[in-house]
Amino acid sequence: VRGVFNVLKSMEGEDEGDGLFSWMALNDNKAGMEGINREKINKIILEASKGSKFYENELKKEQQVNQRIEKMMLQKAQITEQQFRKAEGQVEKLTADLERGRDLGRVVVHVDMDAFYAAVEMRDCPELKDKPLGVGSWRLLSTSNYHARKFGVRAAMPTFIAKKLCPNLIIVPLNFDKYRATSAEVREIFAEYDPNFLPMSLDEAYLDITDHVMHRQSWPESMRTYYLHSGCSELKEIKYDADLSLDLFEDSPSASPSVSGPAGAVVFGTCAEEAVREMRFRIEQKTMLTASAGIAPNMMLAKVCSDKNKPNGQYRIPAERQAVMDFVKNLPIRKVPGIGKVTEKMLSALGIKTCAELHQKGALLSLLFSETSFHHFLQISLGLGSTHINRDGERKSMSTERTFAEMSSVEEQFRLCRELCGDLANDLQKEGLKGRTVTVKLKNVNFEVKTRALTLSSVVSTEEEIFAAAKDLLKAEIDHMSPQPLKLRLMGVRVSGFVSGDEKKSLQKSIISFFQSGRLESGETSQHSGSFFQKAHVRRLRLQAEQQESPGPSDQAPAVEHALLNAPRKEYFTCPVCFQKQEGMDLGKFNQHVDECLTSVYTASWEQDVSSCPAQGDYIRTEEGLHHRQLQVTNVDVTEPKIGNGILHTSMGHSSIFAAHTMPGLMSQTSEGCEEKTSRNSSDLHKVHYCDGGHQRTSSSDSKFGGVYSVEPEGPGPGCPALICPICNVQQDTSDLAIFNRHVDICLNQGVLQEIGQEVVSHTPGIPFSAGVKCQGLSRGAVKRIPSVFIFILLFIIVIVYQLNA
DNA sequence: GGGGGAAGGATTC
DNA sequence: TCACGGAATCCTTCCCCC
Repeated sequence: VRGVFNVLKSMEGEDEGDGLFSWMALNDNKAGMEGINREKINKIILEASKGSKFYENELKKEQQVNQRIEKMMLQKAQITEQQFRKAEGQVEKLTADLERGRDLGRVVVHVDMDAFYAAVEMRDCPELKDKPLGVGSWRLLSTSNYHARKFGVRAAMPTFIAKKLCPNLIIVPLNFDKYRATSAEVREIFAEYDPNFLPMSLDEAYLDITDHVMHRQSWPESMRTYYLHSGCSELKEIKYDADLSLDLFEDSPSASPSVSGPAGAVVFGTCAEEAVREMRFRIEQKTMLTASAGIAPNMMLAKVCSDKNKPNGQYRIPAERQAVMDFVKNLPIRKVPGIGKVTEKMLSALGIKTCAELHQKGALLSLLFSETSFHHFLQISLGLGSTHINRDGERKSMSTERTFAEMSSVEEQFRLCRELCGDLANDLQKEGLKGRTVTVKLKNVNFEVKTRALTLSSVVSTEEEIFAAAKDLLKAEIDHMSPQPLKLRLMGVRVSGFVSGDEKKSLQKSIISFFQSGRLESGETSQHSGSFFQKAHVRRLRLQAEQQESPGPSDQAPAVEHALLNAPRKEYFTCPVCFQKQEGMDLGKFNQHVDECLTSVYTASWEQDVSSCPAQGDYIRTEEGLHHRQLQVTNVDVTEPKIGNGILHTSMGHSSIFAAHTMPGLMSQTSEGCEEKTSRNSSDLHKVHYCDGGHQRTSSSDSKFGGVYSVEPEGPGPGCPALICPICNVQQDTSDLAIFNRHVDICLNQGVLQEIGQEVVSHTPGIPFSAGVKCQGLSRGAVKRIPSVFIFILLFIIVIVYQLNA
């Protein structure tokens, strides 16, 4: 081993203690690993690892980081005095800005269960209590208990290395059902202190107990009194202390309350620390497991604090600037969440090991790192973090991946790929997600990871859809390696680029906004929507100018913009329900019209054949196609959002409503009635016909976009099959796909209208929506079951349409 | 040349 | 035992379009 070190040392020119030794070394940044024999442990780890593919890859990764550091040092050497002075000024200014925004008013708590999986196993099998324990598989450990940690055994360690470190280690397989059940019990308690707590995993959560502590001040003692374990009579008379915690952790501090009442009654105080102590006490009473907690003015600090007195302890940073700065001063950067071994190593190369040093070298960091990274570092150095626990963060991707023994067979690889797509499709469908980007992740037997992504023109969520993209990506990699086989040890599939909640709700909100328009402030309108609308409009004008026969658009566009931006207004609205142009109406009247339209469509159409609905007109096909219909409120020849006070404002918040104005190739409407637009890439296009009050309207649409059941160059010819609406299930008396399309759209929109109706009714009791709405031939329940049947029918129609085209 | 999006890799827990 | 995960997000780079 020493020989290996020496070779590496000479190769890398680094001091002992750095280089691969530290790169591969045990990460002892974990509670329960203090005072262990690092040197001995690291030798064992290195000896067990060396020569393996994993080790080779780690070596490669470390060299890459070293190269990054070298590059950074070169950059550093080139910094001039002047640049540095300027950076110092900027850092000073930014620091002052950040200081001004410092919020010490929240009481944020981070609670972390101690060695959770291992603790659950020890609780359920007390004979394990005094033995070193690893929970996981024979390949990799998920976690270990504190006995095992003394041997250097820790989470994410390969089991064979753990066994070398601790030959007596007992391995217990994971049992997620048990952990989930226990976690649910703990979360019930969390919810009593903060109903909106943010779970990070089964064993970890952030809580904002500001309100709880405030209310707690006036609580009588009886509301702050809890009793020792009622289910265990033998514990009743035992003085509350480590006795209760089953000695899971030796020498651990306990959650001992400040006051012990008679007969096992425990009274807690009113301050934040007492509240958290009480919470931990209750967790322990309920689950027989201990938790540690950190209390601080923000999430970053709370997280660091929860580790401070682990296990079974808590730590609080008072809500004072000086207390925060004192705490942060000597805090090793590696303790900060978000700083891992790469960042640690890079900062270490600059002589930064603590948060105080992070601040001292702020100017340097601003010159060497990206703005994002630098801002992050500066915030850490000032002890700043998020004071708002964001519970509404939307998921950005979903993936599944699997590691396996070497796989070289192409057939097997495609089979696995499909399997993963199936698993992922199930997961996506559980959350009702659809995404546009499919990514395949491949790790070869040398541990080299590659990802290949494909962004589609429409959203996907089913196994077939995902696999269609994933198999192409996989095939490309197989072909790339050919004639060598692609030797894999891991494959994963990810879907991202979800249709955002905003987009999903845009239609709903935009229509609701009609009902609520009076509540919106005009100030809000101009603030949010003005620039967007103007840009969208200007862009549309540019497109129009480009298509006119007049001289080059680049020359003309500014003039056209100017002329049109300053043209007298001629306003009208297109009703999003009946699609009729409404001229000469003020907002009040227009809203009234929409109300009436909605009411009539809503009450009539669900009880009658939807094909008889009078709604006619335009609609925008979106990439989401059938899944996200969008109604259009068209504002023509108006250059500012002023007319939209109330109505347009809300729509502006959801730009997709105006997608047609901004997306070349999609239809836009003018006051003249109809126009034809062509895409830049006309080869991809099919014309889609629309009818508007008897005028034929032609627009271009990317065939891959939402035209699922309408893609046809010139409409169906004679002899085409009867068209049955997949929503209302009624045969349509037309062979014109455009008319058929419109019918289906109306049917689809009614589902949305139904929801909106309900929402609006709840806000606006006076609006007479029908309570018993239903689609002809389908019960309300059946309407909700439509999607799976619907997809099959649509696929069937697509096949027919394409065959007709062919 | 800049903005924005896509792709791929890096990083973290 | 026979040999280093899975999931998600962030960051950087590249490329296209205006």
